Formats: sequence, structure tokens, C-alpha cells
Amino acid sequence: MTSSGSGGLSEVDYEALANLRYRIRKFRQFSTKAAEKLGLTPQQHQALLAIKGLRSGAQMSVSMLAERLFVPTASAADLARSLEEHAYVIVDVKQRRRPILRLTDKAEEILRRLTPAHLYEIREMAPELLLALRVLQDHRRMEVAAWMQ
Amino acid sequence: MTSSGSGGLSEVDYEALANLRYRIRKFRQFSTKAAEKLGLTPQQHQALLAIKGLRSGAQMSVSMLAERLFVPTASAADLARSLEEHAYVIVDVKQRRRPILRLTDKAEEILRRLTPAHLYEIREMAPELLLALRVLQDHRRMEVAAWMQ
DNA sequence: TGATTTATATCGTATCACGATATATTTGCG
DNA sequence: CGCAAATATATCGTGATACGATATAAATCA
Repeated sequence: MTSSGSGGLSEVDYEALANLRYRIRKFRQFSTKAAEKLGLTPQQHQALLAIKGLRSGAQMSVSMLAERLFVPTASAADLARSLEEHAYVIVDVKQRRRPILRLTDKAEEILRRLTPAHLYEIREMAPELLLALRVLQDHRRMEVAAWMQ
Repeated sequence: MTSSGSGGLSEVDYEALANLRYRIRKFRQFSTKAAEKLGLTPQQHQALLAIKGLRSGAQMSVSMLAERLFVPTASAADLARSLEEHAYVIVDVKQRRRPILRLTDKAEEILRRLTPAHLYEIREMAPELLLALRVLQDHRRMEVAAWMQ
């Protein structure tokens, strides 16, 4: 039985954490496959989404892309070049110091095609995700709640 | 302004989706670094957690590991061997057909050290994650709610 | 202008994950 | 029993990719 020792870590915690990560992996897996079907690497897709998801007015530079994707600047630069080569972005070099990446119509179209399936997948995984989060937030209360119904 | 056209995709959706993925990446980034500090690759950590998170009684085989991590069986076998080499698991070959991976005390200790920080990180990201999920579930209601306060 | 700082680009390399294939074990059936 | 078929795991070579180190370019400021 669930021994919640002095460390405060119970088997319930581990199970919930493992489930949470499983759901995340499953979502990534789905997203990777979906992107690849349209000829994008997962990184390219995430980059496009990161640009698209900026509040209107905000502009995406290489270094900002690096921050948002948690990759070194060098990797973000590689990525930016590949996005440009595939005509997913145009690089606005009005100010050459901090070139701005702008989505092309091609990229917008791809996002329009990819996103609905993602929203569907998210709604699928949401219940399990929320359950795991709740358990990790306070599983003791959850256990009581489970008893009560 | 947020044009939610016939496609049903608004800028709010994209922003929420981008934020959701940003949070997931941030968590992964944290987890990767934390695991590496203890000498584990991210994959090794996820494998250990997947084993630890099994409901008591359940047993982890190579093929099951492959399923849970969404990797080919070959990759799971590589991983299993590396886990054994580092003495994170012992391979129970009572039935040689489907060897069972069991966590060693070393692995248990590592999980005990890694997990609290992960729970903390999860509690950190939870609010933003939940917000994004709610927006994607039904952002129109959210906008109204935002007006009202 | 020349020096300094900051941002991006280039390039070689090490790592890793995977596909193809081989091996081992169980099962089924004559 | 023994041999074939099915299933699970192991091995190995290779291509992709991400990254560190380094170079280049632009802005800032004295």
C-alpha cells in the first residue's frame, strides 16, 4: 500500500508523475508525426507555432527563437536558415542586426492544417493530464475524495 | 483583433497553443538538466520513472518500455542495456523470453532525489498550463470571464 | 574612426536514435 | 519429440541533428 514516508513521496505520486510524462510523450509523438506528414521537422513546426503565437506586434528574432525553444543560439540560427530555405519564413533585414522572421502564406496554411488536429489531441489528453496534476498537487485530498464517492 | 473566422482558429488559440508548448518545453528543459546533474540521460530518467510508476505488481519488459516511451523496440533494448550497465536496473531472466527490468536501490535513490524538484517545477508550471488548456477548451467563455473581473 | 558589445552565421564533430538484420525462446503441430 | 512458425530481444552500421567553438557583422559609444 501507498507508503507516504517522511520523504513525502508516495507510490501514488510516482504513478501520477509517470502518467503525466507519458501523456506529454504521447502528445509529442502525435505532433511529430503530424508535422512530418506535411514535410516539417518537429523543430520547424514548433518554431512556426512560436512565431504565430506571439502577441500581435511582437517580432521574432533568432535569439528570441532560441529562448522560446530552449536551444543554443547557433541551433536557432540553423533552424532559421532552414525555415527560410523552405520558404516558411521571410527574413526581414530592414535592421540587419536583428533580422525579423515573418511567416509566409505557406507557413500560415500549414499551421491552419496542423492545428485543428492538435486541438483535438489536446482535448483528448486533457482529462488524464488534469487528473495527474491534481494528484500531484495534493493526492491525499484526492484519495479522500475517491473514498467518498 | 482576434478574428475567429470560419476555420474556428483565432489568434487566441494560437497564442494559447504556443504557450502550452512553451511550458512543456520548459519542463523538459528543466528535467533534462536535473537528470544530467545526476549523470543520467533524459531517456534513462524517463525509463526509470516509467518503471517506478507502474502499478504495483506490473512488470516492465523491453517491449513495454518501447511502448511507454514511444520508441522502436531496438531503441528500448539499447536503453535497457545502458540501464543495466549503469546498475540502474537488474534484468530478471527467470523467463528469458521476456526479461523483466527491476529498479536497483541506486535507481530508487536517484528517483528520490530527482522527484521533489520535479513536483516543485510542475506546481510552478501548472497555472499557465491550466490557463492554456482552458483557453483551448473554450476561449470565448474565458474572454467573458476576463471582462467580468 | 576605432574599440567594445551584441547578434547572428559557419562549420566540424560527437552523439544518438533508428532501420535492418541476427539470435534466442516459446509455441504449435505432425 | 522434433521441427517450423511466431514472438521477443539483441546487435550493428549509418545518417541525421544538435551543439560548441569560432568567425563575422552590425550597432554603440568614446
